[in-house]
Amino acid sequence: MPRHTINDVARAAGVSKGAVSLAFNNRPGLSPATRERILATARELGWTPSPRARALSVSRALAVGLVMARPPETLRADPFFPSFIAGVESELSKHGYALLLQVVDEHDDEDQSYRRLSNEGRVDGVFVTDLFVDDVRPALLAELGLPAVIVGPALPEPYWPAVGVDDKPGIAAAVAHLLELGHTRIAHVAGPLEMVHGCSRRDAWSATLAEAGVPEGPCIEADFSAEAGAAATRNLLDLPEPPTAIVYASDLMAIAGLSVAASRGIDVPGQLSITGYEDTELAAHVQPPLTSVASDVIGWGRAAARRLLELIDQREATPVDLPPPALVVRRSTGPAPTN
Amino acid sequence: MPRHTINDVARAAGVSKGAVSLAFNNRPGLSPATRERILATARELGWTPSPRARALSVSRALAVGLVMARPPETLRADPFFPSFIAGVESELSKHGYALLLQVVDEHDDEDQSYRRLSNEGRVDGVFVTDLFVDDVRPALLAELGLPAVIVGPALPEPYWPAVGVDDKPGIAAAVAHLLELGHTRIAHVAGPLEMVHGCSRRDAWSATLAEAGVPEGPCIEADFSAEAGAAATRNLLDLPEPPTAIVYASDLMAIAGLSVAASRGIDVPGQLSITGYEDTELAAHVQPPLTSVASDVIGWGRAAARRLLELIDQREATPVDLPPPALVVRRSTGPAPTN
DNA sequence: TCCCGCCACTAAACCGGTTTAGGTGTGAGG
DNA sequence: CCTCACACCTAAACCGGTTTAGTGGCGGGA
Repeated sequence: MPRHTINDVARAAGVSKGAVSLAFNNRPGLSPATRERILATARELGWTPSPRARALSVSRALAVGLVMARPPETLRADPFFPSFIAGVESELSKHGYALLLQVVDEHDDEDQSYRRLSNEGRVDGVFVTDLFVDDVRPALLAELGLPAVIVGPALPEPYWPAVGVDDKPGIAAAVAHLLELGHTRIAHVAGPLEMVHGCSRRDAWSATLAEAGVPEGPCIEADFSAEAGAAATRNLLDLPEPPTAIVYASDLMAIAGLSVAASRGIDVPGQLSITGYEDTELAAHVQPPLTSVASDVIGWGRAAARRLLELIDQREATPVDLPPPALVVRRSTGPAPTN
Repeated sequence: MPRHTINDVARAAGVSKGAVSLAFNNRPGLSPATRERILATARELGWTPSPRARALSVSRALAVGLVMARPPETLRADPFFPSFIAGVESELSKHGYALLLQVVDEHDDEDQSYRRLSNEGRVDGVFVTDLFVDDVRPALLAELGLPAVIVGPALPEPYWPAVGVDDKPGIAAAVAHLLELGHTRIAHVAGPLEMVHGCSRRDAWSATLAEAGVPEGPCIEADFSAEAGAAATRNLLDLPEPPTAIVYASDLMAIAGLSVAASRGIDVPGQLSITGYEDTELAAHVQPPLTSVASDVIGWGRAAARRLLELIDQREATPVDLPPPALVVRRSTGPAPTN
C-alpha cells in the first residue's frame, strides 16, 4: 500500500497543502474550524508528516548523534551507556528526534566521525562522552558549528554546555564513610587521569582526605577495566604498608579488586574495605556485596537530551537538577582493622 | 559557512547537476574524462551528497533501526549490545547507512516503536533482538513490509532471515567439559523459557545430557538477571541432593551464583562447578575465574548488518559463517567431588 | 460609496538530490 | 548526401514537506 502524502490529506480535506502544513505545526493563519477539519482528515487517513521530507525542507536532520569511542573491549562491560541511552531516547522521542549511534575503535576516528556526521548533515547535534582533559573535540565541534552537550562532570569552562552528575559528592561520601569507620590509610584506584571523570574522582578523593586532615593514601592510575583494576589492587597489597581501604573509580575495577583480595585470603571487609562507583547490577551480588556510589543515569540522559534540544533550537536553558549521587553501603566496607 | 550543494559542483565543473549525480553514483552515460573532472571538482570543494536530500529522492531512509526492549534495569549490565552495535556500525558505515537506536521499557511499546519507525520512514530495515517463542514481531514486520533480520539463534522457520550464533555448540561444550570432569548431577539455570535464547540454551543442555545418557539435573528458570541467578542458585543448593555442577545461561547469573556459593562456604570448584555464558570481561576477574562460553559478537553484528543491507537492496544472501562459540575453561570448573 | 486593512487561505518557490525524457554532435552505412 | 544510431550531456519533473508572496472577501471608517 502506498503511503499517504500531504497532498492526499489536502485533497481529502479540500484545502491546499500549505494549509495542512500550517495545521500540523500549529501556526496561526487558519480558522479553528478548518484546522480541526484538517487534523481530523489526517487522523482518518492515518497520515503523519514524513521526517525525511521535513528534514530536507527545514534543513534539519531531526536526529542527534552519540559517538562511542572506546574500544569495544572496554565498551563491553560498560553499564553506563544502556541506561544513559534509555534516558536520552525517552526525551528525544517526545520531540520527534531520533538517536544516531556510532561506535569507533580509535580516538582518531572519532574526529572523523563527528566531521562526517556534521557535514553530511546527519545530525543536528551530538553528545560528547568520555571527555579528556585538554580534549580537542570541543574545539572541533565549535569549528564545525555543531551543537554539543558534554556528558560528564562539569568542566573548567562553565560556558560549555555540560550536563552531568558531579562525581565529587559521591566519592566524598564514600571517603567520609570510610573515615567514620576509622580508616586512615585510604587508597584510590583511579581511572585514566587524562580523562575528566578519571581525574575528577581522584581529585574528589584527594580533597576529601585533605579536608579531614588525613594523609593521602597511595593512588594508582588504572583504566576502568577489570584487568587494570586487578593489577592496581595487587600493587597496593604488595606495598610494605598496604592500605586498609581502597576507593575504586568504577565497580568493574572494584569487583576485580575484591577477587584479588579473595585470592590472597585477605578478608573483606575485615582486613580491607572496598568501595566501587556506578552501582552496577552485579555490585549487590558479589561476595561480599559491594558498597558503591549510585547515580540516576537515566535522569541524566534525559537531562542531557533536553539540554541538547534546547541548544539546537536556540532556546533558553532550563536548569537541570539531578539528584546528587548517593552512597549505597553494603558489606564490602567495615571498621578499620585494629592492629 | 554555507555548505556546498550539488549545484555548486555542477557550476564549478561546467556541467548540469544531473551529470554530477551520474558521476557520483557511477552510472553509465558519462565520458571517463568528464566523470573524473566532476569527481575532482567535488573533491576540491569538499562536497559530499547530502543524505537528507538523497533519502527524499530515492525514497529510502539510509538508516536501519535497533529497538532494545528490555527494561533499563536488565539492560544495564548487558555486555552484548555494545559489541554487537560496534560490529553493526562497522558494516553500515561502509555503505553510507546509519544506525538508529530506540530504547523502550515495555514490550507493548516495542510494537509501537516498529510501527512508528516504519511509517515515518525513518528506517529501511530493523534488527529484532531478544525474540520470544511465538513472538508477534515477525508477523508485525511482515505486515509492515519492513525488512528485518532476527538476531539470535536460528528459528524453526528457516525462511525468516535470522543471523546468529547457534548457542547449542557452546552449551554442549560446557556440558561435555563437565561430564569429562566426572559430573553426573548437572543443573541448569535458564533464561526465561519464553525467550528463544533462553529456551535454546536449555534445550542444548538437555540434549547434550541425553546424548551422553546422563539423567537431566534440575533446571530452574530465571531471567538473566543477577538477582534471579542468585535466587535460582539458592534453590538448587537447598535441594536434598544438590547438583555438583551448574550451567548458567549467562555470566551475570553465574557470577551471582558464584557469590551465593561463596557466602555459604561452598568451595568452587571443589564442591561445585560453575559455567557461564557470554564471557564477560568480568568473568576472568572473579574468584574463582569463571569458565564461560565466548562468541564473536562483533563479527556477529557485522554479519547481521550485511544481511540486513542485502535484504533492503533485495540482493542475494551471501552465506554467513561465524565461528562457533568456544568454551573458555577457567578455574570455576573442576573434577566432581568424590564423596 | 469608496477605500483600507485584515483574515483565511492558495499558488508557487524552495530544500538538494535522482531520474527520465529529450537534444546535440559525430561516425558509419546505404 | 542523407539517414540513423549511439554516446554524451542537459532540462525539467519529482520526492514530500515548509515557507513566502499574493489573492479574494468582508467589515469598518471617512
